[in-house]
Amino acid sequence: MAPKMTTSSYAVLALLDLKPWTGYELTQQAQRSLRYAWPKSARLLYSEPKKLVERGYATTYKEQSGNRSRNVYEITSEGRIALEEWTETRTQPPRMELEALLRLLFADHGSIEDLYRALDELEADIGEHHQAIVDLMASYLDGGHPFPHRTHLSVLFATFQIDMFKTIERWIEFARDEIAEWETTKDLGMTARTETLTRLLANDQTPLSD
Amino acid sequence: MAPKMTTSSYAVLALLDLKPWTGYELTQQAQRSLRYAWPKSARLLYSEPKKLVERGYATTYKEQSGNRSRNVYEITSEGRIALEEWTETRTQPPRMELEALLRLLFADHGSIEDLYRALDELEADIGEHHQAIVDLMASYLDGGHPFPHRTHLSVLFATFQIDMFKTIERWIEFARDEIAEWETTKDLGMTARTETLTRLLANDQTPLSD
DNA sequence: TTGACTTTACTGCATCGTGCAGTATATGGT
DNA sequence: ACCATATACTGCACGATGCAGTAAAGTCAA
Repeated sequence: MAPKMTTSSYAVLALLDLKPWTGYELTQQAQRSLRYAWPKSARLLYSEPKKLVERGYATTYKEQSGNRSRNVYEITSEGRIALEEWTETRTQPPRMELEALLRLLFADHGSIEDLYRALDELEADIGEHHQAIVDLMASYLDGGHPFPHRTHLSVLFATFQIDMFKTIERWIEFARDEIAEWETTKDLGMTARTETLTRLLANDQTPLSD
Repeated sequence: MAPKMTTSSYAVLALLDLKPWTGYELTQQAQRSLRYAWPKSARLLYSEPKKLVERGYATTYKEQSGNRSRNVYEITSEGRIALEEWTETRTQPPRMELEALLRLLFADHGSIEDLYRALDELEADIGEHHQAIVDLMASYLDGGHPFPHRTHLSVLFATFQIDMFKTIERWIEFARDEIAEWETTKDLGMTARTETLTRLLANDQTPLSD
């Protein structure tokens, strides 16, 4: 039986359409460019191209360099057709895992310090990604895009990322100010501040975005 | 061997600390309240409380109603201690799967219509969640929170959600305007508009958030 | 030039998590 | 009385991850 095509399979196939890659290069490239839209483990990125070969969507050969070999994968014309067909299929709903937010929801099991720390860790992770994308944009102006004809897509994508990261960073600031008013994480319930905030939210407004 | 405690285990344990739940109720509650921070399948939500019982963090009994039985789970004092210890551990980095963004990145394999459709689908999914949270806030003002002493946490969490959803919706509008200027998805590269946008982003600004 | 450390370049395996099918009772409406 | 829908799960196949293990190539310093 031909292996099932998952979204990850199409992601790898789309990369192969840009140029042939080795398995290792695919793991690196997926870390750099796909991570923000479709974060997948290196292990999977090594397995996917093999499935594509089985399906006839890619071919492979071993490249020798000294005593060392690596697998190079190349897309086939069947693979290109499969990619085009993919664009017509239904998109999966978004899915966001934010453990820091889970810890906020259940912050009453720990101290205020624990909650601050969860926010700090979120801020550090987001800040790293944020900086990486800003640097990437500077490199597009400077050295250019590795696949120049695709710049319009990468930049529109980056707009999303930076927008999102800024929103999260602004919320973290707001959350810290809010928590600074608490002397405990527990049993505060509907305080005056929280009620004001709830009214705003019930009206589809937020203290930050409007 | 005692089963390993995952973040999902602690999420369920935290729910059990609010009140005893049946397996089915846990799946419903996780859909309603945890979904936005920690989306997990119903299947997992049925398995987790069993592991908690094995660990001694919960007890279980079968409740009979007629010819029908259901498993009720209750937290133990060991479970409460484990929860407190969890708040001191390191938070996992965020992880966002947005297939719509992946399709934007590789939009040059399909038509402009395909790309608009991916954006429409994202907008529909986000819009649904957005509305659900706004309604939830209205219900807090109206009937109140099911666990009133935790309102301050839920509302701060909701601020994050609504903020995020608004950001995504605004970006979708922007992306549509941008794409409206294209006659094709392919090979546009660094257009004048894209260059302006890249300069903005490289300066850590976006056309939306500032 | 030898040794230590990092990077490249993977594979196998155990385990985690998801989707789906299947089973069976209860409930509300026509 | 019948049908749809909600309740209340379990088993199983398979997808995805993490980690350990293997091994060659590059790099820098004593």
